[in-house]
Amino acid sequence: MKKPTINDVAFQSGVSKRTVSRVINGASNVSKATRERIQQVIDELGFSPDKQARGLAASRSYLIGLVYDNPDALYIDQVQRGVLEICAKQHYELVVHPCSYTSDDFIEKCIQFVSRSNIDGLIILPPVSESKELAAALREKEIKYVRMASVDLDDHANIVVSDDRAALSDLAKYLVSLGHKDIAVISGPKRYYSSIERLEGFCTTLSQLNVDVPPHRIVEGANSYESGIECARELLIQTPRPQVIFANNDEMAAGVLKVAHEMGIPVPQELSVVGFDDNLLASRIIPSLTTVRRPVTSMASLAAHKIISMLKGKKAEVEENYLVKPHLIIRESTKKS
Amino acid sequence: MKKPTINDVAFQSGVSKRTVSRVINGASNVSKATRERIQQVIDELGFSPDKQARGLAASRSYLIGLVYDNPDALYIDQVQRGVLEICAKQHYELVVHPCSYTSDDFIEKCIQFVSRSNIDGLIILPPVSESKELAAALREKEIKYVRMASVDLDDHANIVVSDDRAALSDLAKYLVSLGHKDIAVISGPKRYYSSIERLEGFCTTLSQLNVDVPPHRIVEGANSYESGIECARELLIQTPRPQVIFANNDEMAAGVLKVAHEMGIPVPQELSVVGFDDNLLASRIIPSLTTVRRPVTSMASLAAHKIISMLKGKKAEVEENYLVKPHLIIRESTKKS
DNA sequence: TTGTATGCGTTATCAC
DNA sequence: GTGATAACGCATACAA
Repeated sequence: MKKPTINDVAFQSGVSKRTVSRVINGASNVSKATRERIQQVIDELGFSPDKQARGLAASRSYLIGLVYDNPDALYIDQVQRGVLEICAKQHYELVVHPCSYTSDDFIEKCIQFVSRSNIDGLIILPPVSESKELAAALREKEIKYVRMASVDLDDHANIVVSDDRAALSDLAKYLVSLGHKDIAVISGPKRYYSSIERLEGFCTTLSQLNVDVPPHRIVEGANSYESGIECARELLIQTPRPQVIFANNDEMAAGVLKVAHEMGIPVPQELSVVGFDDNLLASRIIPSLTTVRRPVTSMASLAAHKIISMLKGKKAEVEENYLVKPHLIIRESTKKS
Repeated sequence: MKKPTINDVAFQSGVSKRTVSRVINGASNVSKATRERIQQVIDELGFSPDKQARGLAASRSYLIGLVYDNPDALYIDQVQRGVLEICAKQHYELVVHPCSYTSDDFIEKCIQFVSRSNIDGLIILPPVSESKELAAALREKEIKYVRMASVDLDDHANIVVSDDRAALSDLAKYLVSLGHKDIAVISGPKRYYSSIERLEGFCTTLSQLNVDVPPHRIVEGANSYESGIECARELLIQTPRPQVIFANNDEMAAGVLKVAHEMGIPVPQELSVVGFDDNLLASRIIPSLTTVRRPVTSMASLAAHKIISMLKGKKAEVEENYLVKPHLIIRESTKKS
């Protein structure tokens, strides 16, 4: 009742294990007859090659690592599902590795993680994915990786980018089409490329439409609910009040709604609010939130597809396909001026 | 510049690799002198044993699997962090495996998952953890597992239980202390033990306090936001209206708030609302939600601790410790009658 | 097209 | 206490 091995298959089909190995790995130089015979025995026995032995012999583990540092939990879940859908088909498994992006030794820790478990390749989520240093270290160690990011900051083979700039441009057009002229922004931390991309994509298009966002209408948040509250207070005590606040994520937008509620400012009647992410909150909160949704799951599938292709040496195949565009979700928190 | 192996260590320290192996695995029969010498070489070389080779030889993978079916994403994230904290210390890795609890072959898939990757042990989350069939199958295959659940339905070595019944009893006392006498419930699906536990824990204590919950005040939801909306409508058109609605999770409680808002019923002035989970929503929504919080991360750590202890053969050590108690989080959505 | 022999890095069985 | 040597299950250079 033990797990059948390649030897069992070889014995049952009356060939050498070398030939069985060829069938397992889809080598071409096996006669159709023997291939079919062996395949049948494999099916009968329910044989599947042992990952560890296989890995040891070929120095691969069939393990893909997922590196992240505390983005919104929903984001991670969507990513995992996207990645796993592809992994399952290709007989890879997913090993998760949260890390502390801000700590000094996080790069070292990631490398250790890879070498400890012989991880074949890495998928890296934002904001960790923005680290040049990590990418450089991985390259040096010849560790394959794919980054998920909001900016095109690597070879197209090694990255999946969501075009936040374009999405924010769309948002700007939408808000102007509603008649708004006085627009404020709670940006993300400026040390993140993603924050800059969104801010610039937004403001650039606005100014093309002759809407200016003066400096006092732009405050920098920390992407947390609490910082959303702080920044909202800062903006909403200004006279005149802005007509619109765009926050870099839904968490902060929720903070804006909270403050507006406290100050008795009706949303969207006197203030329109927009977030980014379309997380769980966005549709549940009252009023529900107009926001921007990235196609996270399909981005993750794409990333998995790319990394596995790289592992199989089909690099060229996936080089072109790397860009996805988020889209606007219009709900109750925005209204004509 | 290659990764050092046990042979390198053996050569450098002038002993056989068998002895090095003894040191690595903390065997007792090595003289203190040689042990220290070898340890020093290990440190110098930065040697760490290869998981694959180790696994192949000892038939262990140092991989722990996490099985779940789509609970709230935040829950999964908390679990992963709790588990990984322990895993990291013990040099285990975590492999995630979402599955479809309702599909016929999910048990088979789980078993395959374990055998494909030589997973050493499984941590199973609710609601999958409530499956007797899965547990039975794992036992038969002698696969180690720990279930996380709301009901004590296995050997204490194999389970971590949150005492939802006790927590709901506390909630009942709290609501009665506020002076409420007309209380309604949106339960979870009755096919889940957890739903039953919460419902019974709640109603039993209420009736001990002379508060009765008549059948028409109890409706069965599906734990989703949408079903929360439906059930809330059903309850809130009744005359007289209930003073309190307890929903089996925060998602459904959010649905209740939505309906109350639509119907112009002020919360908590005319209706108190309580959820369960303390998910992200609970603190962000307006009014913020009184709810029950399970110590998910520490439950997960405990589960990881238990499974690793089992793998190391220290079963007895962790048998007693299995029960944790959720506690009430009082926020804005409840008020004296 | 198929088979033989060797190695991957560890643990485990013995004997010394 | 310590050390040869054989597994573990597979992949792969090299033959045939």
